[in-house]
Amino acid sequence: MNSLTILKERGHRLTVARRAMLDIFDQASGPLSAGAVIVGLQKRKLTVNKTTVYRELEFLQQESIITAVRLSDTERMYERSNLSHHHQVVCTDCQEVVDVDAEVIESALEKLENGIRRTSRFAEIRHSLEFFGRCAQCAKL
Amino acid sequence: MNSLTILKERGHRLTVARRAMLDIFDQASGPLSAGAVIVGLQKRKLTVNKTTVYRELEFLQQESIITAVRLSDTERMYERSNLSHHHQVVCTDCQEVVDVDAEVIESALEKLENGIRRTSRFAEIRHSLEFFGRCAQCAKL
DNA sequence: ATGTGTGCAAATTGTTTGCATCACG
DNA sequence: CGTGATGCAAACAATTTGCACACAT
Repeated sequence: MNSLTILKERGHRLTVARRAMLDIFDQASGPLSAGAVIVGLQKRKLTVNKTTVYRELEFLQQESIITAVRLSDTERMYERSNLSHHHQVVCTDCQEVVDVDAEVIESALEKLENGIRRTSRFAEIRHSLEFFGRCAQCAKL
Repeated sequence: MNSLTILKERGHRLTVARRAMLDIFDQASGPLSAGAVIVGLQKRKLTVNKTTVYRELEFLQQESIITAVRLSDTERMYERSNLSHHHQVVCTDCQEVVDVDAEVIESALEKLENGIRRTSRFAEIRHSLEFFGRCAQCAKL
């Protein structure tokens, strides 16, 4: 069941901006910042105020449609949350993002989280793991 | 050899603000934001402009004295980089930070980085791993 | 003395808020 | 028609920049 239907069932309106943003996230090859979403909207000849974009990002996040990822130091980025939990490498020069197959360590991380839960008494533990480096292109320069 | 001496040998000046900031990072129990550093300076009766603090943070980072850690969505945080590579849990409610003994997965991460280097041709790969949850205190509320 | 480091004010960037208006269902 | 969604302007917070001046070496 697609997120459009989900949102409708939850009693939310399917506005032009909302549909477009969902579509933009579906088409995106990687995480998007608020700015990137606005550019995407402009490409579709849609004039959507940045306030609306920020509010919609917040909304979609609360509805668990998108998830925030900590890739940039200066702006927040979001991606569709359906995709199974994964990790990425970010080029520190050109910001290119490539997915990493980190399944091997997922189980190790899970065990670690259980350990933390026991020893530190923290609850609802999640993790954030990203890799940074220089892509082949930028490493040449 | 302490960082003061290192900086001197590299031909940098040891100003009051610089000494104080190094000391503040040494005394700190965890990562500090620019704001936290300013507060620390005020406690020492030192009036240091925020511009200077930001420039000094940038400088110390370039000199590899401190390292940026991605713990907050809204501000950058830094900690001394000498401490061997480690990870932490951040309480999503009160921001409390606790270190995590993640040595068990360090080797797994290293192997993964090598894999990324081979397959994606990224170079100089580093990683950032943090855990988020609710501390015992906040979980009660 | 001289060039690195500093202060101040103002600009920038990313994000949030108040309030009036609009339009989806 | 009524409430959730939107636009606009303005506020905010963190960080950055230009330029004149100061101080460590």
